[in-house]
Amino acid sequence: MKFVKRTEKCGLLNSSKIGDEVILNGWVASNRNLGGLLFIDLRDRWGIAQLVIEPENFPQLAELGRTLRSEFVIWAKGVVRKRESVNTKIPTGEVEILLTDFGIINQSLLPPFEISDLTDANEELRLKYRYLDLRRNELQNNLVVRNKVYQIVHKYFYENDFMEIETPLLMKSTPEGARDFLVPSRIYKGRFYALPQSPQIYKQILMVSGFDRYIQIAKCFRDEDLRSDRQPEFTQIDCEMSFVEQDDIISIFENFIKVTWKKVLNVDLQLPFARLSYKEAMENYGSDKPDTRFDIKIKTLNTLFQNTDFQVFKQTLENNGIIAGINAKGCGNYSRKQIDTLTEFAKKYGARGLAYIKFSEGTVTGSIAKFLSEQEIQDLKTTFQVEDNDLILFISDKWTRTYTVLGALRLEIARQTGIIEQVKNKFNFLWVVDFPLFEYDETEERYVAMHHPFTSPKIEDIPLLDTNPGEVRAIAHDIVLNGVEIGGGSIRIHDADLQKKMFNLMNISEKEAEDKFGFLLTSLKYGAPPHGGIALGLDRLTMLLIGTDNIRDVIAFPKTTSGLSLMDNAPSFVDEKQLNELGIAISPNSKTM
RNA sequence: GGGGUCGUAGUUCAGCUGGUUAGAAUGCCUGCCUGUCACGCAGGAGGUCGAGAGUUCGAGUCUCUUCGGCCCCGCCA
Repeated sequence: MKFVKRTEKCGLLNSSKIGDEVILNGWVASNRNLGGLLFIDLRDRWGIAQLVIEPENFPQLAELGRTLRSEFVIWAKGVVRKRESVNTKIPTGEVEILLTDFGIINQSLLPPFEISDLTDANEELRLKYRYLDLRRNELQNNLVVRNKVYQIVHKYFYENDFMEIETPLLMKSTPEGARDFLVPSRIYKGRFYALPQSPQIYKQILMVSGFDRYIQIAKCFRDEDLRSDRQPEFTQIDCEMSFVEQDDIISIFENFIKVTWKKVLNVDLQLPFARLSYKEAMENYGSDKPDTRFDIKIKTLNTLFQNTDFQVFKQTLENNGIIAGINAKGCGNYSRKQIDTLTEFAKKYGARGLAYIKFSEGTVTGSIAKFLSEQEIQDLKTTFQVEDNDLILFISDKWTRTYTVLGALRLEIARQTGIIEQVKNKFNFLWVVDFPLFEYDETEERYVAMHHPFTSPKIEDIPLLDTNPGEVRAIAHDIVLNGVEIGGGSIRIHDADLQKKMFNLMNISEKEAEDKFGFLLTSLKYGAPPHGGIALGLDRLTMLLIGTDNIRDVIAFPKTTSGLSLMDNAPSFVDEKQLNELGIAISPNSKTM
């Protein structure tokens, strides 16, 4: 299959080439045979060019042209000329190539779906034939944006004196955090490497080594269940800096985001981004990654209901819980069925029930209307700035659950009322800071690190470590865009004794800490500088830049939500011989089909 | 681990309370056509109804099991 090498790219042809003889290479996107005239759309990475065959003058070309089918690969030689009828829909629409010669380089089977912008083939099929799906404009563009982000990262951080350093993919398995992917060692049977959940420990050690400013576009692996925005392997823009405070990290990354948004979208962002404490974020938006593009806010109502006769609320107050609510504006006409659906929605997030009142044509109705005093109703009207046809939703439960459920309801109401659609072009960046250092794990009955075990407590909270660990705040920072967490980091502990104390508080024994993290603890004793960093999710960043909510749209070869690769059928069984070499036997009952 | 939803020509879908030969659009194939660009016109081919079992005189339709896609809860420092 000989081919004649191109002199031009299809998508870059324009009227400046008129009169030139050119050679193109590409895929047949479509062909239109008008009998006395044949048109062929030829596609490459840069776009589409129209080829013309005139059977009257080139009968043998026409004969070959009639055998062309979609996705055949061809070379085509001809002269660029102005079209008789211009196509304004494509960049090359002013010109066409009158063919003087061409050849078929490779044929193609009939593709299982049409390679076009309009394709509506389902994702399962598109994932199986990923190489065909990737020929489509949309996915090509997504990877173009992703590539732009790579280039901006390399340039921006290089110019700011960061060093790119690769860290191992085969590392030691560590407890805490996500489940590791394990890689068996052949040489040391029974031992395993782990794929990194992130290069966290290595980058801290690089700080001890004196590299001062590290950046890496790093692959990370977490063996947990997937979602539309989560893949088992994903990419982080991973950073660590020495001799810095939180504000230094924040400012470097705010500016990185600003540069990226300017270069990719030509959007000017205002710096600095807003900052919310974890407490503010939870109590106002019911989330540690609040979507602040719209105004619905949660109101805490413990004071308002301090003298309530409503037993459910009364009990919540007695149990030191929280009563809070949101105003679903304009939803006062919701039917019983719609409210039931909202209740079911709330229950998914752990709510035991959903109380509500409706304000409609001057009357107050709803599940708890009859339990409320006139004064309470007046106060609610003021608190929520109630207008006619508003719906107030109440949750009363423990602090976290109350706010989390209302946070979910807040987003659901915004979706149902079309508010999300209205604000979809806004970019509301913000930082969430002052996270709790620990959260209490009910099942394990111990404190676990909210961020990770190397996060430094706020200096002024260190005394609380001994008295009330749950109250200690971390020097941690998450960056959030439109309700999506796009990155997070912290100032790390650079003192071996404090680090030991942290493990201690998390009920990790001295022996285990030494066994699992000893190398880090030891390194901290050899002159560790104060350091901290952050990692941004490159996949999610790209998703937000192109406006998709499907992470598979920004990854060339993604897995399904059940962790399968439909193109190559990974994971797969392996030969008995391979297992023997590794000293691994599969237990009889654990084998899946 | 749990919940929801979907699976029918190559593709996207329709198929009612179970009832003749499972339809449409598009794609594909053949022929005609000199300015198309979602070309047009005429004709044609194309189905293990995801798989397995069951109920029934009869199953695309009902039941159970199972496989797979998507979405969500748990999980994901």
